[in-house]
Amino acid sequence: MKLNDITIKDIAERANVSKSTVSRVLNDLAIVNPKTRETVLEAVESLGYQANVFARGLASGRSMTVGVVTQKIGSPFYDMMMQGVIQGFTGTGYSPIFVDGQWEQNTELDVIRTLMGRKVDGLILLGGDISQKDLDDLRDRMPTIVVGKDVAGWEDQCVYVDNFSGAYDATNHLIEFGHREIAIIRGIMHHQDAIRRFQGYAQALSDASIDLDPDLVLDGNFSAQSGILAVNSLLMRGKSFTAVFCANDMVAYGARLALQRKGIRVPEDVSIVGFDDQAESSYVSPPLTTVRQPGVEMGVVAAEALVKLMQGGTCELPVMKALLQRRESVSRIISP
Amino acid sequence: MKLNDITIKDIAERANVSKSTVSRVLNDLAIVNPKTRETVLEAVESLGYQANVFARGLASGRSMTVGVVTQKIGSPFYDMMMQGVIQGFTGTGYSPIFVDGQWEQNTELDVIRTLMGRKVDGLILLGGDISQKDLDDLRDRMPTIVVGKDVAGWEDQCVYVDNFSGAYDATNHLIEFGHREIAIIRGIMHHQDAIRRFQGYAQALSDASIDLDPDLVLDGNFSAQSGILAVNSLLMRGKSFTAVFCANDMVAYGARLALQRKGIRVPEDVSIVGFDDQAESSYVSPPLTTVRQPGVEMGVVAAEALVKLMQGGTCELPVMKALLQRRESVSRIISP
DNA sequence: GATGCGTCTGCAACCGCTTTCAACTAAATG
DNA sequence: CATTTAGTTGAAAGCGGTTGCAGACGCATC
Repeated sequence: MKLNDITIKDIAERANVSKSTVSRVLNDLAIVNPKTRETVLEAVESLGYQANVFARGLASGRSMTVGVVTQKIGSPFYDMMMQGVIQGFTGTGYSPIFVDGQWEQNTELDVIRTLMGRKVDGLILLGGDISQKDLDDLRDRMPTIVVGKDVAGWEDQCVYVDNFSGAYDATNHLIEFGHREIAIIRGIMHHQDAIRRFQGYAQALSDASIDLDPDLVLDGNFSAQSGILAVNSLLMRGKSFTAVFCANDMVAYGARLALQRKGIRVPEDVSIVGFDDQAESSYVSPPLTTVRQPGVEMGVVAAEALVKLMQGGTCELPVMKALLQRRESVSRIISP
Repeated sequence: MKLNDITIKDIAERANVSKSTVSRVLNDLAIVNPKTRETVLEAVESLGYQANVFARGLASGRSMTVGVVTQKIGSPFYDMMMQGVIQGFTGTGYSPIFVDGQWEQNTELDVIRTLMGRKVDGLILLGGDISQKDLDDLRDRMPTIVVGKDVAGWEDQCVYVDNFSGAYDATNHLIEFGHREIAIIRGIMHHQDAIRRFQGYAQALSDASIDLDPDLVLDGNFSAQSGILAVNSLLMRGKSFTAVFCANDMVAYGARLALQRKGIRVPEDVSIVGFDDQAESSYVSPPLTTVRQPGVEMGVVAAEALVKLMQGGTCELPVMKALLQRRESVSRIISP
């Protein structure tokens, strides 16, 4: 570990060249005599030189940092994406700087402003609530990738999973196992994910000629607590159901607990499926059948795409597949 | 949302003063005529001026960013601390930039170097493995706070929880409930936390005049999988035990699952206690008795302390208490 | 009225790097 | 041998702030 009070000038002197030349070999954006180049590199090495980012940023206008707006550090799915983003940027020379939008539109705009103040070269938005207009404005201003939701007109700057088909598959799985009274605990309904998942659920029912029973549709907010509340209200209303499709895994945990508290067994009496496949879901009791979102990959893909974008290229982003993980929280209904 | 191609010069012209004056009111480090001040502020406001961090950084030497080294984004406990850190810095003018050490000493040194290259004004290390010597070096170079472990000689730059007494309390809780054959699944034993927790466990046993049975001491690595493995090996050896104290909650989940697979009920047949109290633990089955680490608070405290440190002050850091959360994974042993 | 002393402000020199532009060298061409 | 030409290089002008220093001004003091 070395401290760096060494500037480009020191290198220049040491290598007997001008600052310009040093800068050139460091950024190799012009032809430099291989021998000179060697000398400079040696000087850099032996002095342990590291360029001052401020000076570089000021002069070049590029900061080599990118802003990443997450919604809630500590939320399993967003954390996976963050991991992916970090992974995707390692070795590219860009450093991500993370800020938290706290699921709040104004906070989000604020932190983006801060980020722009820090002159980030690009932006990755993980989820988020800001309006299409603001989004469009943003895109005009700097390379931006949105992760975890699809935005109209942003086809090539968006990486998201196909929530619809994920939910469809999950619901269909329940149907195939003989379930017909399938409740759903939805997420926050102004979130796109929540809407798409609900649509997938509805479509699967409809395709199986099962009427969607509004009494089986509960609203939640992606928290375990909301899963508990939803199940309790379902139970209180005396509504009969054999399965619950949950907005995400946390909700599923809550739902399972609420059921157990009433002496209802999972999956013997009621089946449950979640969404996300967070790390714990393989180990809870019973191991949770859920839809796996490839969070880490999404992060990686987003980072790589942004790098391309920042370098003036374009990119084509795949729609990520959400895959059903069959575990043990769903059981077959024996038709009477 | 406004773009900022506006420089201090624009403000100066608009307000009919010199750049210096603008700079002065912006940093208020000299007396400026209230009226002039007002004019400048107005200009700033109406033009939506935001200082260029590079220019400022270059000129002043301060970057107003701090580096935060975490070990693994996505790991519940570290995430909590990150949240806390973000929270602690909001409104201070400093932005944290997060990097991931990946639980790897060399990676960790690398990322710290990167951070120093970015001229961070201070450093927060969440956990980490780097040697005391490197740590001491680091401290000489810049304000540093270590979170999640206690380092000799760093009493006032360390925020950590009392793992020993947390583990002691947890073990003691089991003992009070009549358990005498208490297994432990330890963490990675070159981690301080793991060591301290084991010591707490051992002490509690000893204070209750229970001999520590080496056969009941299993090694794990903080993962759910290692919990499964440990329990299986315990079972295979036919060792009798009525309780398991786990290195953390993930291990506890794994342990619970492994027991269930063998038809052993928790808590009726075997009691379990974890460590961390991650979000899911209240909702798993049975809700997990565990030791709560105040991760968020630790992050906040660390951030606040670092700010003080960077401003040339000193700080006194409290040892955080780890509190036992009694839930339902521990049952009383009816003495025969 | 000259002097002294705060108060407030502008000038200009950096901070360390990038980047244009011109210049210089040596080899290639006519 | 004069003239291109391509390959290299250095000087210098910024980039947008901060900050030491000197100067201008108003006012009390002598």
